[in-house]
Amino acid sequence: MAGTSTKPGTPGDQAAPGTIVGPQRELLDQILDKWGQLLLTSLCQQPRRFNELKREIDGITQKSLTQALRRLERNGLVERQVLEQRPIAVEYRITPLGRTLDKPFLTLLAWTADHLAEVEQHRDAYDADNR
Amino acid sequence: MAGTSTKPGTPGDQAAPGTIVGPQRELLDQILDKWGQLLLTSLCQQPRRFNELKREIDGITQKSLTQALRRLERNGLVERQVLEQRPIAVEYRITPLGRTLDKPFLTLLAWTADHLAEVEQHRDAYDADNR
DNA sequence: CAGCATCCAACTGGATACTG
DNA sequence: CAGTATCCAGTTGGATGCTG
Repeated sequence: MAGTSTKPGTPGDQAAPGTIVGPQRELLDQILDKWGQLLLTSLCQQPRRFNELKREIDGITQKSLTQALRRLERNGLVERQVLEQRPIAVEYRITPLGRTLDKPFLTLLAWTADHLAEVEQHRDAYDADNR
Repeated sequence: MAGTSTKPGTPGDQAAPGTIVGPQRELLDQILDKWGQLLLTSLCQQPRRFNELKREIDGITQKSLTQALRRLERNGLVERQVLEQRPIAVEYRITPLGRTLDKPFLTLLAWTADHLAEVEQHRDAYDADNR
């Protein structure tokens, strides 16, 4: 909604270049959340069954797991395969598209690894001032 | 908290390698959210005043803006400078640490740019099936 | 101008019970 | 096993009014 009228004479009113907005922002929200990231990383290793994931992720409820898996499946990052067995068995697998997230994830992981200590120092300093 | 005891013999029970958990996950949550990302990108261009940001970001409320700025400041990504003027003026600037987020952000932006169309096709297919 | 404080509606996510 | 459905407490975030 913002910046649709690119009115000249009002510089600095539009979004900055490199800003992630709109559909791209929404997409990131669907992928970068806690459970989505954990599930994708887990499934990158090997296919898993529903309850395997539930046990592995630790802390996730069945409701959240279902929702997260559906969202990933809808975006084409994860595939759902119903195995013909009794009782019923379902397998979730990463898709080639899902695998392309590996690089962005590793970049983020590297950033946190590189700067977490520094961030924590800033936090301590900030909290000390506002004590 | 999970996976602290890397017990052999229970394969698949720990978090997958590359998984972002704990303090690192929490840090990403503080930075990658909608307002945080928009603010950091904006401030990467030039310093801004409080109401400048409020006007530019478009959609953010004063409360959310204050909260987001405080959070970024606490993590050492943004600096708050009170200018000696009347009426009071406050300037927010990106820190060197904040600038190091440029590369991760660009990686994410590149990923969404590269794959958004494909994701949207998957969504359409998924929604068509479940109609 | 740059906030803080408060109220409240909407959404999120956990716990629980039930089904093919 | 792999879910769906429901209830409900806690959190989020917008709107509003006030201050130095």
